[in-house]
Amino acid sequence: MADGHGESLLFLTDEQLRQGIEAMFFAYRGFTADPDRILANLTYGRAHHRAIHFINRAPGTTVNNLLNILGVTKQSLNRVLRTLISDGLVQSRVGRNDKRERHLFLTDAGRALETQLSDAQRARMRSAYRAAGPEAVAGFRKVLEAMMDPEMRGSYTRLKESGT
Amino acid sequence: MADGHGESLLFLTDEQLRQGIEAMFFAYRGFTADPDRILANLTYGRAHHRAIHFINRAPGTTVNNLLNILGVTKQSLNRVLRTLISDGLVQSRVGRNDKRERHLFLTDAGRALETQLSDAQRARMRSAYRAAGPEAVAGFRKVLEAMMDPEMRGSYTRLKESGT
DNA sequence: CTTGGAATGTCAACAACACTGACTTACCCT
DNA sequence: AGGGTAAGTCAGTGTTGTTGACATTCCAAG
Repeated sequence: MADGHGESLLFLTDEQLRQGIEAMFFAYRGFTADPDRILANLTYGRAHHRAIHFINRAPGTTVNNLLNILGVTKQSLNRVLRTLISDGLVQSRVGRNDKRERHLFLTDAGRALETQLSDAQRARMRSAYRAAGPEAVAGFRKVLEAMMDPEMRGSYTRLKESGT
Repeated sequence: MADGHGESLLFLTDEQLRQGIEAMFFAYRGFTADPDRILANLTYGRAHHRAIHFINRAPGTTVNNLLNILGVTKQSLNRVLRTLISDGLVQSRVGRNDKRERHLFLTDAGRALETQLSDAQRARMRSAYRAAGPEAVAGFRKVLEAMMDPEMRGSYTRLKESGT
């Protein structure tokens, strides 16, 4: 039905898709489990982790930019940022060109927590990657990219390219 | 690219792992976006979706079994089940062998909602699978399985095998 | 120079979803 | 009869998300 060649389309059956859905569900639980354990002892939650992750990833990012990446309301992000700033993990600097904007940076303490969190998360990722092998990892990335909403794929690609 | 000792290990660099982490984050957002939109108009949330999904997947499952799969407290699950039962989407039957147990089933209305939700989710999954191709899908599944906690991998495998 | 709009921040109220802890009811099994 | 299991419930709490309303600051266009 698709392109007519003899390749089996069995991987597109409802049963295969359902298994993929369940795999995403269970895997995401594992994906967040280690950082969640660390954060549980700190009054922080997943939202704080996400903010810290992306501020570390793109230092000096504006609040608005972070808002678009995280996909939450400014009120929700602001609550998180306020605690991170008052706890001395994040620094907010008024923009030079546009003084309305606030540019966000991790402090040394913030970077220390970021390292702790991402070390834990990367350890699981590394072990999964190693167990699955490079070809599987390439396929993993390919499917995930195809699953994103287009705007999110844009944010993702921009981050990816700025990192190399 | 491949070094003298066989496979390149470049896919295990911190930068590659970080990209994988961000891919998981953005893809999971897409993964839940379509069902979330449907549920938003119905007083229901993601927790209801998960309960409906797994009751449909394993009809007659007990509350305890569902608890283990979902990894939440019974109070949290009970709140969700109570609304689903009183709204006539789920039916709870006292066990025949063990009358302490409650076996859970979807009603016709429950099945209708399940179909609506999983059609939406499968559509995105199917489009991602089709775009990525069968080999990528195999790798995707392999990495996700390796990322799960062992107990979750057990639940996942049991469900997977009961479905074929 | 005034004014409109953008970016940010703040306050208040609320809902969904998770948690802990304590307790009850019903039941199985030894 | 008693111990342990399955389920349900009540009360309290915390994180994260939402709307809506409003203030401040500032750039830029008229």
